[in-house]
Amino acid sequence: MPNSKVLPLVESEASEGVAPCCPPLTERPFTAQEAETAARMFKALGDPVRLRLFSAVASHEGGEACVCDISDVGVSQPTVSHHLKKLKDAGLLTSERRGTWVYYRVESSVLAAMGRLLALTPVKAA
Amino acid sequence: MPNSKVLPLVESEASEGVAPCCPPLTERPFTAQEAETAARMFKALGDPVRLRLFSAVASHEGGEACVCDISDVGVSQPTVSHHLKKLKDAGLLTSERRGTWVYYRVESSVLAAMGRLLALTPVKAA
DNA sequence: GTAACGAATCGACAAACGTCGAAACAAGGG
DNA sequence: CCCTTGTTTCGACGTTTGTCGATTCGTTAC
Repeated sequence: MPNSKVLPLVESEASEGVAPCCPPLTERPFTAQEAETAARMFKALGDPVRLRLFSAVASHEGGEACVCDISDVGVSQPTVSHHLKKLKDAGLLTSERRGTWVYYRVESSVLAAMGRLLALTPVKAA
Repeated sequence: MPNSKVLPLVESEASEGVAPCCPPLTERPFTAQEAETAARMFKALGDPVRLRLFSAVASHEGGEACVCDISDVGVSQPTVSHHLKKLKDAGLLTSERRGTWVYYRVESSVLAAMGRLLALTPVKAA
C-alpha cells in the first residue's frame, strides 16, 4: 500500500532514543504543532470500538492478530476494517498480508511515546 | 455545580489502590464496558485545543491555572470554556471558583490510570 | 444601585465521524 | 477458469463535534 499516510509520531525506531513526538504533558504547555500531533494519537484511541480492536491486537499471542481473530466487537465487518485503518493511519498499528489473511501488529514505540506523555511529574511550586 | 456529570474513572482516591478503570491495553481484550469508559478519557485528549489547555493547566505553577492564564490558544473564549467543560466532564480536570476567577486543576489520579493503560507488557509467546 | 470584568450557557452552523449495505479487490481451491 | 472466503473501498445516511456571536451569570469595584 504505497499511498497510505502514516503519521510521523516517532522519528526513528533505532536502537535507543525512540524520540517521542512531545514532552510530558506536565512539563510545559504544548505548542499548537505538538498538540496537533499528539491529539491524533489520543483521538485514535478515543472510540470504544477502536479501543477494543487495539486491545485485542495488543493482547493477542505473538503481538499480532488476524482481522478474523478480532472482528467480534459488535459492528459490521466493513466498520471493523474502517477502524483498523484509522488506527493504522494514526501509527498505532501496522498491517501485513500473509496469504488470505491480514495481520495487525501494535507499534509499541508509539504506545511508549504516549505513555511518556502521560508521565506524572512533581507539581511545580507556586 | 451540583448537576455536573463527572465520569467515575477512578473509584476512589483513597490512600493506596487508586483502582483504575481498566487493565493495561496489552493484558487482555477490553470488554465493551471497559472500552466505553476508557475511550471517553482518550477522546477528551483527542482534540488539539483541549490538549493545549490540559497541558497548560498541568504545567502551570502550583498545579492549577486560572482560565485567564491559559485562554491563549487561538479560539474564542466560549470555545475555551466549552473545552474546559469537556475535560472536566471526562474527569481530567476539576474547577473551583475563587472570587472573580475560576481555577482548573489536573486530576492526577486519572492521568495515572491512563498511563497505566498504556503500560507496555512483554509480548506473549505465539 | 450600576458599571466592568471573567466565565459559562445558548443557538446555530459547517465539518467530521461512525455506521451500514453493496460492491470491489485479493488469494486459494476446485 | 469460476467459486468461495477474507478484507478493503465506496456511497450514503444520521449523529456528534468544534466553532462562533450573542447572551447570561457571578463577582468585585465604584
